Amino acid sequence: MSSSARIAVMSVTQNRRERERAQRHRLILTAARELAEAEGWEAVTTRRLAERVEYSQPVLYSHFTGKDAIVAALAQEGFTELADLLRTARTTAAAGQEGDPNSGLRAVCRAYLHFATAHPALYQAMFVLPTQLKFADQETPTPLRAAFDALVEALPENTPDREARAELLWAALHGISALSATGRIPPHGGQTRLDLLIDGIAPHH
Amino acid sequence: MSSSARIAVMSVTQNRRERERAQRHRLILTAARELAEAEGWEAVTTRRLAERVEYSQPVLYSHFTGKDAIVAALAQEGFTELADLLRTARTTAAAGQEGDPNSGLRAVCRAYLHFATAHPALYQAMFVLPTQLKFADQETPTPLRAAFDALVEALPENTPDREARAELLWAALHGISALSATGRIPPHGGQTRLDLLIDGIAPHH
DNA sequence: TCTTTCTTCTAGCGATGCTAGCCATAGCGG
DNA sequence: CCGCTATGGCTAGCATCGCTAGAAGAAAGA
Repeated sequence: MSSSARIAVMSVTQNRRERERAQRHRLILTAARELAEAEGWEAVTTRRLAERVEYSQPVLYSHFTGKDAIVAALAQEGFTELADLLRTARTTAAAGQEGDPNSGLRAVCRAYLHFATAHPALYQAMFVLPTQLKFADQETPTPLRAAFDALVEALPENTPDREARAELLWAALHGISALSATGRIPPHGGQTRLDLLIDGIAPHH
Repeated sequence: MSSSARIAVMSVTQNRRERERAQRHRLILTAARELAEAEGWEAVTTRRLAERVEYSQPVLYSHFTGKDAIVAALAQEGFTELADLLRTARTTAAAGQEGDPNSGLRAVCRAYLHFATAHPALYQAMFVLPTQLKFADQETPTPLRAAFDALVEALPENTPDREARAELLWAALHGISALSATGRIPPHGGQTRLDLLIDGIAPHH
């Protein structure tokens, strides 16, 4: 009976261990993110990461199946952050100036571009690093779906081809982010590009 | 005197050697490209590449300063290929149906997207792999400049903000290519997206 | 034929992601 | 309070990576 009780209630020390484990889990993730953001992903090696969290390498593998899993987890978090940012950008913009019918769309675009330039390493983990996260249709991770939905809702509700337009919008935003992150597009003129994008994507012809 | 003659005319065997060297140069590049296209860039290691060209690894370093230089050279070639493709797409489309004012633009977009999906590894080398090619302003490699110009010329000559529009067009095309290459955008509906893009980017409001 | 020069290869270095197996410590039953 | 067990962490090592030094080879000239 005592054994079944142990299983049922989970001893208090076990409880504490689990909590510590969760803390270490977070520690690894934030360390990886900081390191990547500070010196780029090529500087994030398992050894340096282990040194940074003050444990040996194998403990990383008791939390994640491998390095890929770490960046995948970080990418997931990035998607939820982005989704939140886009949502609040839209709602706060909607509260503000009522005159511009595209103010929400513009705010969302700006928020997206700002996110990409403010956290380049995280953005890279989300969009360019090799990952085996399943996207598109079928079992899309919900955070990604949420981010996309935030983009869809930036377009007026009765927009024709609303989903396709949102996909195109996403593609354009990602293209701008990716090309300017690698210096393939001039940094100046971003405002003009954004105006053109909003003007082209908003449904009014 | 004979020594100066040697320097001046370059002995015939020296000439032959140089030719063979050039052949091997090409051999390395095409082998790398084939390997990357067949199994992805992570499969392109210096050892496998050396084995494939039937030489030892160090000969690679007598042709290129390192692995990065090989993918950079390939990327350069990719840009000239892409520029050619876009140019011919525009001119042949201009010869055809005169009714559609956007036929040239549409042909160029289609050519771009086709290039990206037909040679994913090459496209990756050009746009996503870490490279220290200098882009944007100041000493842009001419092939890249040529490709961008082809995109600019796909827009009518009197287009307002023609350059900025071309940059946005490029960003959108790249975004579509990148997101669909990693399965982040559904493969179906590409036609709708393309129509929306052309409609949005062409100057008519 | 001998020598010199240029080319190519073998072998190895440091660093990577990842793992097997030992060791210590913490928690349990008596 | 003590000894056993079992869990968690670490040391050490593997295979592979990009890259290079120095030996070995071949080809050219004397």
